[in-house]
Amino acid sequence: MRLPKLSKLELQIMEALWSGGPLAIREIQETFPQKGRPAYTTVQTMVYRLEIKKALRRMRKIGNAHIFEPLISRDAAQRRLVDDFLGMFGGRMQPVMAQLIEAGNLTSKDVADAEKLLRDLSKSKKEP
Amino acid sequence: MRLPKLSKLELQIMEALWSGGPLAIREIQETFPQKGRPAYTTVQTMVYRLEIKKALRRMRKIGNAHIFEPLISRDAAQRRLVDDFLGMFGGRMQPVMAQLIEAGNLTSKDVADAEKLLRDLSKSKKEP
DNA sequence: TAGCATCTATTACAGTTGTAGGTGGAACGG
DNA sequence: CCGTTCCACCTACAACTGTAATAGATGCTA
Repeated sequence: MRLPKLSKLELQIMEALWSGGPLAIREIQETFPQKGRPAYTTVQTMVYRLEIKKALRRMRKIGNAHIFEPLISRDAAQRRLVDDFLGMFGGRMQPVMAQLIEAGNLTSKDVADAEKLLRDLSKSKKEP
Repeated sequence: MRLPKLSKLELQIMEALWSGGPLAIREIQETFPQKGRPAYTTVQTMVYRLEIKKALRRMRKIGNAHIFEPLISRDAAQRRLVDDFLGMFGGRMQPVMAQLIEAGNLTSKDVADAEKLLRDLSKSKKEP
């Protein structure tokens, strides 16, 4: 898999690495809120699985602890996530947007930002 | 579970019921494109599981075949889907929108529709 | 250097999802 | 009535996900 599918927990672990630089397992674990924080070995298992999926790798060692770094970018992972998500709606955007708005998840600012981004994109296509 | 989590295949089955009215298992199966159509018993298994999840129910019988109808609305199911999806992004809309747009999944029409919907919603809140 | 703390590595297990085979009974066509 | 077809039901199973325990290695501290 060039772009492995990541589960929610796996995503959270990757997020720690994306935003916190190379980390040891203990450090990753501690990025979770105390309340409901998974056990050290749970994080460990997930990290090992992410390693098998080639989503991250052991970068170096400090003491006897391995330090991990991401191998896939946040953007790539999120792209994959969005694609899968759209697949669930048969690729039709309309119900997705409607749902986002009705659920109150989408504010006018979000829409304005989207508009601007769209404009910028189409501009850069026309005038490269 | 008031709003059970539905997987992709389960969604597709519900979709058949939502858009095609009450159906028998064979009919549901035949809504899948020939290419890659799941086996009859595969659909059957999923339908039974959806029954357990109270997402659908046996409505009546024709011959010896059961006819199923949805118990949860498309809207409710999609809402749940969207919520879970946002959960993966930590609830932050911005990267989601950016991803949708950059992937070219979001057209200006989609954004325009979104705008209109937003306007309509805020209006109906102000003037109920 | 002895011991405690910390990691690594291995193993286990339950729930969900997708996939489907087998067995037996019901219905329909002649 | 009899065979063929279709369906219901049960069972199985592998991959993936979340959860964690256990055992053994290693390193730091007194």
